[in-house]
Order: sequence, then C-alpha cells, then structure tokens
Amino acid sequence: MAASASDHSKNRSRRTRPLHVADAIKDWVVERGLQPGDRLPGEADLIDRFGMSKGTIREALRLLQAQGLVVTKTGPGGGSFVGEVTKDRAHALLANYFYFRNISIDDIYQVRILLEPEIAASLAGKLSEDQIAELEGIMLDYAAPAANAEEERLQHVASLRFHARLAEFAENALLGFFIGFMAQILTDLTVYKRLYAKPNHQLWKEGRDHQLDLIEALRSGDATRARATMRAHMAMARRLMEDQEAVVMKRFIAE
Amino acid sequence: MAASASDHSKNRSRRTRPLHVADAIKDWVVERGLQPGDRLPGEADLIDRFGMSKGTIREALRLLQAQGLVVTKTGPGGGSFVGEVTKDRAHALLANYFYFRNISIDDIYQVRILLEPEIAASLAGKLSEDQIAELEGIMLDYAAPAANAEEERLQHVASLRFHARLAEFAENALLGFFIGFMAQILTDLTVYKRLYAKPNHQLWKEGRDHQLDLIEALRSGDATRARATMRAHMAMARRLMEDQEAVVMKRFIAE
DNA sequence: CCCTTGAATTAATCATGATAAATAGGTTTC
DNA sequence: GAAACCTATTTATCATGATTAATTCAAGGG
Repeated sequence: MAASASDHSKNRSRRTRPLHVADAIKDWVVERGLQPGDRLPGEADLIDRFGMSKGTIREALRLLQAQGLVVTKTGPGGGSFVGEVTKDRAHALLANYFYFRNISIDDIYQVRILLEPEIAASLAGKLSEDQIAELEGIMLDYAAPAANAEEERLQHVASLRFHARLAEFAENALLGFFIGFMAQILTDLTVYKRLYAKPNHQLWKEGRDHQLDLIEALRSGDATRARATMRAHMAMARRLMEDQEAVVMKRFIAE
Repeated sequence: MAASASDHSKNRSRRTRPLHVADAIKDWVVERGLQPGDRLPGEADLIDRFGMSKGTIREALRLLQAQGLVVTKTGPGGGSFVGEVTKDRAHALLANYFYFRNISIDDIYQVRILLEPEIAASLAGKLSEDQIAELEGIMLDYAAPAANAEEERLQHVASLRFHARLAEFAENALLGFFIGFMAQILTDLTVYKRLYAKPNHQLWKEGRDHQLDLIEALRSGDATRARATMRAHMAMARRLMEDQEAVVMKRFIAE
C-alpha cells in the first residue's frame, strides 16, 4: 500500500509534462464533477495555467482524446470538452489489449455461455414492445436459410447484432458491456476471417427457433425459460464453432 | 456494410492529421506483424515519411501512447517502440468507460458469481505448486480475524488480491481479464470508499474456509468441488455486499 | 424567406531552435 | 581486471511564433 502510494507520486513527478497535464485535467474533471459536454479551459487558457508551451498542452489533450475523455472543436464556441467514452471506443481500446494475447473462439464461448443466459433471464419481462420489435426486425435478416457462404456470413453477423443489441438493453452496464464486447470481436472475426464456409439448414433452423423462443420468453417475462433457451443457443453455437479451426484475433479494431 | 465502409474512409480523410498518422502506424504494426519491443521509425524519420511537422507527429505518438501501443525512450538507442498494452492500463482505460455510467456493487457481483466459479473449475489441477503456494501466501494476510474496521478493510483488499492473482493464472485470457477487472474495481472502491465498517468473525471464518477448501480442490484437481466452493464463496460475498448501500464507482483509476 | 458571403474565433498545422534525458564508450580508480 | 566515473552523442522533449483550416454567426443579396 505504502509502496503503491510512493510509486504513484514518484511516477507523477518524473513523468513527462503532457502526462502530468493530462492527469491534472482528469483530476479537475473528477473534483468538479464535470459531465460529458461540459467545457474545459481553452488551449490558450491551459498554456497560461500550467505555464507550458502550446505543444505540451496539445500533447496532453491528445492523450486524453485517445481515451475518449475529451473532444476538441474548432471555431467560435469551440475548444475542449469533456467527452463520454463511447462503447465503440471502449471496445477498440480493450481489443488492443488482447491483440498480443491469444484469444481463441472457444475462450470467448466459455465466457459467453455463462453470461448470455444471465442477460436473457435478467431482461425477461423488462423490454418494451419497441425493443422487442427491434430484435424481431434484426431477425428478419435471417428469416430464410442462407443460399451460399456469403449469405451465411452476413446472417451470422446479423445474429451477432441481435446479441449486441440485447446487451445494450441490459440494466447491468457491466454485464452488457462484456457481452457486447464479445459480440464485437466475433463480428470482426466473421467479417475478416471468412468463418462459416458451409451453410447448414439444420443449424440455421435450430438457431432461429432458439431466438424466436427467447423473444417469446422475454415478452412473457419467463426468466427461467429465457435463461434455458439462451443456454441451449450458446451450447449449439459453441459446438458449431468447435468445427472451425482455432482462430485467434489478430488485428487492431478500428475506431 | 457499404455505409460503414464509406463512413470509415470519409472519417479517415477528414480526421485530423495526428489521428491519420496514428492509424497509419497501427496498420504498419499489424501488416508487419511487429511485436512488443520492436522498433518503430524515429521522430525525424516519421517527419520525413509523412511530410508533416514535428508537432503533428508527436501528437500522433501521444495518441498511441495513451492506448499503450507505443513507448518512447530518449537517448542513444532510444526512439519509439511497439508497446504491449498492460493489464493495468487496460483496466484504467476500461474504468474510464464506466465512469459516467452507474455500476453498482451488485452489478459486479451478478457477473462475478457467474465467472469466478468457472475460473476455479478451469484451474483445478492446472496450477503449479509455486502458484498454489503464492495463493496460500496471500491468505496469510488474513489468517487471523480482523481486530478493527481498518484491518477488516486491509483483509478485504488482500482477499481481492487472491482473486486477482487467480485470474492471472487463467488459461483463458478473456475470462481472466474480466475477473481481474472486477477485482480491481472492488479494490478501488474498498480503498477509497471505506466499505466494510464492522468486522464479523463469522463471515471471516466462512470466507476463509471457502478459500482453504478452494485451494484443496485446486490442488487435487477436483473441478466440480472448486466450482461449487467458489460459487458458495461468491454467494456469501454478495449477501455481505447487499448490506452495504449501493455504492457506485466515481473516479478515474490512475494508471 | 432563403441563400450566399465575409468577418471573427478557435483549434490545427507548420517551422525552427533550444533543452534535457539516457546511453555507449572510453578513462580512471581500486 | 573489474568497477566506478566521466563525457560525447543520440534522441526525445519542450518552447516560440507564424500560418492555415474549420466553424459560427451575422450581414447582405436574391
């Protein structure tokens, strides 16, 4: 504990100026309880306050910009503002972490099979008719079996969009994020790696029936059934993936 | 899809130069399959290649630095290098995402109770004697019941370190990261918010017995028992947390 | 009323030079 | 001979000032 504290202050004093300024601005935001969209001091102002050159200040702002914490605008009324870290940006930043690590598809499914049933159960009876209608709308993209490999891939991406959207509906933002992140990774893999070579009517029907059943359970508020259906859905998808070679993600996800 | 592609290229052409350079460097790393520690072109070189001024190039490097993707060093043999995104940095970047969202402790436990038993099961019989010894070493920090609130808090932090370390042992890096991230958040909350006011011998003993039992199961390779024990442990912790008010995380986690 | 145009504002970019940090390599010291 | 100590060199870091581009808003023209 003490060591951690001293490390902290040591780092802070010895690190470069842009890093120091970036931390100071972060602290400023926290202390004042600033919200996304709130205005930060302009470039010239920051130069005065910190007594540093324009370049240093701008580098600090880039550090914060990369994290999604500030956005800058030119023109009258422009300047720096507190930015909300978007889901997409958080996905991209986290994907960078896994870039040099080896994540297999089965790793993803090991987690997915645990989390997806939970979100299904927790959303049972909680969705508005609009939200359910939106999910059903997504399902239209795979209302008919795929005719070829390309269609199969598009359908798989659409199916992942179903799960991603469901994740966004979650009341538990943490659970929702984890699930959405996995859907994002699988989407990227599907788009870039050409998984799913061979259409399979049987699997298509099974998967679709699962989702139809899931929607029914969500609408009627049957959490137990929603959980069980999603679990079966995930188990099926996992088996399906086991046929694929162990593909790992190997790219930066663009923001 | 087509829309997304056009958006992408539009963004890329209209975005600021540092952003463009940062993307180009990212792509360069991916295309060449560069690994952490590999050398990137120096500042002067980049200035030539891109035909941009020093300031612009440096801002690009800051963007990448904030993401943990590059590290810069001064002096002979210095320059820019591909950097591995550390776990701590990924934690911090992800914590920023949740800063403006409201994550309750119960949200964390809803996920924890699903993931922790799985990691316990997956590590049964897989840990080296050194690793198990390390876990036992951590447990020494709470070998005796806490005498006061402050000790109770330190013990809780130590207990979270147990879970964080277990997460690092995971073969599934995704599962390990999610669990480690939650332990990190709970640690920060415990340190900053002074949870756990009242020591409770009964709970201390139960929790400790769980972990002892867990280690035994891990050592003997009994996955079923490891899972069950961890589940019981989490259920207990969750009940414990329910007594606390719903505290949410409200701070940037320092890197 | 809408559209264009132009002035004002603010960040973005450029250009150049000075400063500081870190290391390699040689030199001294024991 | 090894270890400690310089010192020159390399490289990023920091600073200053000028120029350019993007944006807003208001005034003028259709």
